[in-house]
Parts: sequence; C-alpha cells; structure tokens
Amino acid sequence: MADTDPGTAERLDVTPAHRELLDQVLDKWSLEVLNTLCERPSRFNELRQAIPAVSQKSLSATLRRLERNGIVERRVLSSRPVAVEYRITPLGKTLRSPVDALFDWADHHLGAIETARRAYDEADPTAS
Amino acid sequence: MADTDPGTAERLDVTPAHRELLDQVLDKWSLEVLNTLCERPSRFNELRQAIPAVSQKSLSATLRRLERNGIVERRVLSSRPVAVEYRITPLGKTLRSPVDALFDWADHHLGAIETARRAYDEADPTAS
DNA sequence: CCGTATCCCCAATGATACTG
DNA sequence: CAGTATCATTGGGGATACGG
Repeated sequence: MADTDPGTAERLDVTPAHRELLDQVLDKWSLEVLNTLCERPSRFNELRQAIPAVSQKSLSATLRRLERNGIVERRVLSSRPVAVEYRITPLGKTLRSPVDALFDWADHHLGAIETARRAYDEADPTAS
Repeated sequence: MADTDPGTAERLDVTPAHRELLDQVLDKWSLEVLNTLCERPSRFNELRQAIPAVSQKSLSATLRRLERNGIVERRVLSSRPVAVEYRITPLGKTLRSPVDALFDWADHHLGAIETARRAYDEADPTAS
C-alpha cells in the first residue's frame, strides 16, 4: 500500500551495485541497442544502420557490456567472411517492462515538464 | 497484449527529448536526491549529510536541474540566516512508480547478472 | 565484414576558495 | 547557511586507421 501512497514513501536502497547496473543498462546507447534487438536479431553493421548516430567504438563497447551482463548474446556464424549475430536474451527481455514504464512516465509527463522548464527559464533569464 | 509477449516487442520511440529527460532524472545523484526528498523536505546541508559522497557543486547542479524540470521545489525561508528547503513536487512523486519498477527488476535479476558476468570474465581472462 | 587500437577533445566532476 | 567561481583532472566518446 505504501508504495502507491503519494504522501509517504520508503527509502530506496541505492547500492553501488544498483548504480552500476543502471549505468550499464540505461546508458545512452544501450536503450537503443536493446530496442533494436527486441525486434529481431541483428548483425553488427545492421545495428550501426539502425542507430546511425552511434560510433563503431561505442557500439562495440555497448554490445560487450550488454553481453557481459547477460542481456544480449553474441553468436558467431562460421561463414565467409565472418558473420556475427546479436540477439536479446530472455533476461534482456525482462528489461522491457520497467523500461516501458519509464517511457510511459516520460510520455505522460513531458508536457508538464516542458511547462516547468519554461517557467523556470523565464523567471530568471539573467541566469544565462 | 504484445507488450507482455516475450516473442515480439514494439519498438520504443527513443526521441532526443526522452534521452534528455532520462539523463536529467536518472543520473548519478538525482536518484539519491529524489530518494531523500521523498522521505521529507530537506535543507541543502541536510542533503549533503544524507548523501555524503556528493560534492557541493554536483548537489547544487542536481537540485537546479530537478527544480527546472519541476521535480523538486526550492523554498526560501526568510529567517536568520537564510534557510532553504527543498521538497518533492507532485510531479516528482509520480517518478517513484517507474523508478521502483526499475529497482525491483534490478533486485530480482542481480543474481543472474552477476552469474553472467562471472561466466563472461572467466571465458576469456586474457581480455584484460 | 567485424571489430580493436590509437589519438584527441571536451564535458562532467571534484577540490578549493570565496560571497550574500 | 547556502551556495557560486575558479582551477585542475579525467575518462567517455568520436574520428581515423589498421588487424583477423
């Protein structure tokens, strides 16, 4: 009950493990990679095309990080030349639900947030 | 229905606005500040004590950012000397639900993730 | 085709000192 | 008490070039 009571809230336990996990899973490119791989398994260059703004280096680092955390699986197809396929794992799929909740929150409140920003910015334009 | 079907998933629309919002709201210190202010309104130095690892500068920047986004409210109490109180806004309280979902996910899957990490690290120790 | 290695830059952060 | 200003550091990220 308390977790839906707007008047009081229990303190979350934000451990270093939590922080690290969120940093690795919610960082700039991870969300986009997850998003793409949730649709279908993809090769490295397919991911680059699906996420044009990412550099080779960052994509590589993101994939290795997600692989290490068991969120995506890297599968080498012995063909000519080498083909590598990335796919989301069952563990990775469980991430969708909380991430969707976060995006639903953002979608629902973006208007209010932009209103707050304008009010703040106009209250003290000299702050720039 | 599709959003709970592990076999398929719709693509999230990760806009720049989404990215910016998540960056501002889920960053390193924001979560801890929100967490503390969800318990009770606090003064600046109370927050510093509640979050010992944060620097003055980062706390100040975090608070201004959250204030600008309408997540926390800054209230100056005209006493001697000046006292300033920060409190969570109704909008800020709505953040708890999706953040809690994220932490629930982390708590539930941390074991599996650490197992995956060990497997990955032991598979190729030469990578160091 | 699938990356890693290297160089470089800047934005974020902490430490410190100072002000209303 | 509640910050801002300044300085120094660093590591994340892009661009580029090269290796398996």
